[in-house]
Amino acid sequence: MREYYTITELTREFDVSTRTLRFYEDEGLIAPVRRGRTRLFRPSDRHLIKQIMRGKRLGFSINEIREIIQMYREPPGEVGQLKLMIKRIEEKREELRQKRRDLEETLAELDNAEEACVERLVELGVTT
Amino acid sequence: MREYYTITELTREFDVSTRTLRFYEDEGLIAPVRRGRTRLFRPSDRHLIKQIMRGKRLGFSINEIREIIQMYREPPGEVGQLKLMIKRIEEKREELRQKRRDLEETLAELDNAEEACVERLVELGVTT
DNA sequence: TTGCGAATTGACTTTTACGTAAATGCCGTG
DNA sequence: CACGGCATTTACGTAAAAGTCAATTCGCAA
Repeated sequence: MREYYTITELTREFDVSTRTLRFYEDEGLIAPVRRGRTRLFRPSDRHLIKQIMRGKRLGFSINEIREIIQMYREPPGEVGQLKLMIKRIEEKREELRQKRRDLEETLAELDNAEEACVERLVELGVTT
Repeated sequence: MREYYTITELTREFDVSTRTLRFYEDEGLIAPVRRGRTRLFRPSDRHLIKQIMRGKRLGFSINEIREIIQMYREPPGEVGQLKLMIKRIEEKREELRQKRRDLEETLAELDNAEEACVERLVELGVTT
């Protein structure tokens, strides 16, 4: 496991701009260390970026992603906080399950659409 | 099946504003008929709105939703167009499968996070 | 030491997806 | 027919999430 990544290495790996990574830092999603003014990204930062990109693809806002990332961290020490966190996690999971239903339905409709296209091709006598 | 829905009926059903439905009309996603200046939404419009909301929950932009909705429509008559459409549909399905992977991974991480919280509660001697 | 590319900062701009406000239209009811 | 209540149009506003640009500044190779 590499110790540090430069900002441009990560922009290439995740296909984002440096501006975007700095924006995420401003937003408190990542906190790379510095050598002088230069940012050094550790594997943990890289993993965070991976999670951010996943959240983005799923349509979560920066704030929602921030919340989700906090859920991945060490559980809090106080009982009330713990119970609250468990509740939040369960809510987020329900949201994700809804997204999954949406996803399956959309995939099913696209299946039908493709089928209809293929049938139409057959009608037109095109050999696939 | 009802013949027409009013705009407010649909805003309540889908929990969106009238502004939003008019915006979707401006964007060409729906095309309710008119009685005078008043919009009348048919079941087909209602179904479209359902599809739009699904797309939104999955994080698609208006333009992407427009594309997806076009895929649900009658297949085109010309062979080249048909083949192109099939290609587009396959691309969109691949995108959805990526989202599904993202979703499963996120759900798995949330499972872990919840587990950690529950364990922590047990350590603290809290009887769930 | 100088030069050069890569990195940083800060300010301004853009796009998307609506929100909000003002002025006005339509219509059923008392 | 006046009124209340929903609808509409037009126009401007805004928050989120970056993009873009200009002005440095660093680090290191020559």
